[in-house]
Amino acid sequence: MIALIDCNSFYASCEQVFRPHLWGKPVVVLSNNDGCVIAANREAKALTEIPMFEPVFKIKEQLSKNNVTAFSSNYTFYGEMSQRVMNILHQFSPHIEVYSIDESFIDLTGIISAEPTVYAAEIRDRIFRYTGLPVGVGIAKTKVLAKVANRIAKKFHKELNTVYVIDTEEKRIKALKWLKIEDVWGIGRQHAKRLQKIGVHTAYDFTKLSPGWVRRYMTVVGLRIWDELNGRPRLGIQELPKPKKGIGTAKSFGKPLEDLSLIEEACAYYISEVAEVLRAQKSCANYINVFLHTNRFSVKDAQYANSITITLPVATNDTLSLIVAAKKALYQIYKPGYRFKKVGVNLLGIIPQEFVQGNLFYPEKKNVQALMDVFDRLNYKYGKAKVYSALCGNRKKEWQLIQEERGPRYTTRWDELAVVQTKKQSP
DNA sequence: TCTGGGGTCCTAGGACCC
DNA sequence: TCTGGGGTCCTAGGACCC
Repeated sequence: MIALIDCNSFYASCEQVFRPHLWGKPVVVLSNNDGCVIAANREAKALTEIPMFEPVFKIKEQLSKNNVTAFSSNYTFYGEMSQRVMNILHQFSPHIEVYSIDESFIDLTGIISAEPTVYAAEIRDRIFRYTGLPVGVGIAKTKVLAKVANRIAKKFHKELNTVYVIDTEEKRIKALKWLKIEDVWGIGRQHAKRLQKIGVHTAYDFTKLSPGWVRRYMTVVGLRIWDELNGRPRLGIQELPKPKKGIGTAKSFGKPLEDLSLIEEACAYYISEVAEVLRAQKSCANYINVFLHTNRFSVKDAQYANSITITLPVATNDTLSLIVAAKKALYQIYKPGYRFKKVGVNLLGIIPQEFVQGNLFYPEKKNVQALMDVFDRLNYKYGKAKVYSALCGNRKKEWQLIQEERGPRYTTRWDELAVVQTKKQSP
């Protein structure tokens, strides 16, 4: 059996943990630049139709009318809370796949002696007791079915206490007949549309299709889902995270930019971020990709978007030479006269640093690794971007994110710890 | 005025090899 | 007149996830 543990409205729940006055109140969390709603807790969802990814400016009134508290996203904080949850899960099984920031699969084969429902409840309770975060637990024979069980656990949380186990054929059929096809994990908008056209409306209908049809129109990916829904495991627990194939970052500017020199600075800054990740996994990149585009939602602005991938003479993880390469790439795609909204960089062709092939015509730079090591240690010790290349400029305010409502980083900064208020003693 | 960011996997088709 | 057969590697694009 496999269990899927998934935190409820994770970001919103994190924001509530250290703020008792918000318990039971509607809370939403906004994307970068406070642009869209990316998480809403149960109270916020119940209040009103707040569609996920709805631009904030369209529902601003609705939010304030209903006293919904909105937070800018605070990823440092969420990442650390996630770590706590995952650590607790290790107490329940040695085989765990951390699937995303807020959910994990754990393999229960040979582990549970108790009733699965009792075990699931214990997982839920311990996580809540240690972290204050509510979770749902679904247990079934395959990962896709565990997802289904988890969905049921959350949907009928009042009756089921947020845990559900699919352990009989009857329960499986009943669950699949209930689940709409577009809600099946791995079936997105496009496939759902095509399936509905041929009369497939529930997960159950889907399991009755011929494997040949599924293979033909949905590739082997669809076929795996089909098998898993039918109770045949096809997706294993991926315990060790695979090394990343690409590392990238891209962020919208706080306001549109025309000036190449400002875009260059943002680009250089993003390179510093991804190069740090690259070094942390002891790898080097062979290619670098840079892209740039205007605001596609704007009707009045002229639109332009371009992207370029260049091959580096030698695979590297040196921030300084990566910045130089990225700037060269940027010059090739930048066009004056447009209002740009976003620049992004990707490091590709990632290989372990000990496999780097030298280049006869580009002699190795001396002491680069040592320099980067000093960068990383200083920034680790004294905080993000304490030391950086001058190419990142000093005008960050011009392009950086807007985050007006970010809460304290309760768990990672001494100066932002939660304060417990005590009554003043009268003299 | 204001619309997120970071990923994975699969396939088809082109370019190339002997 | 007749123009093969068996491969690999790479990339763009599409679909999906949180």
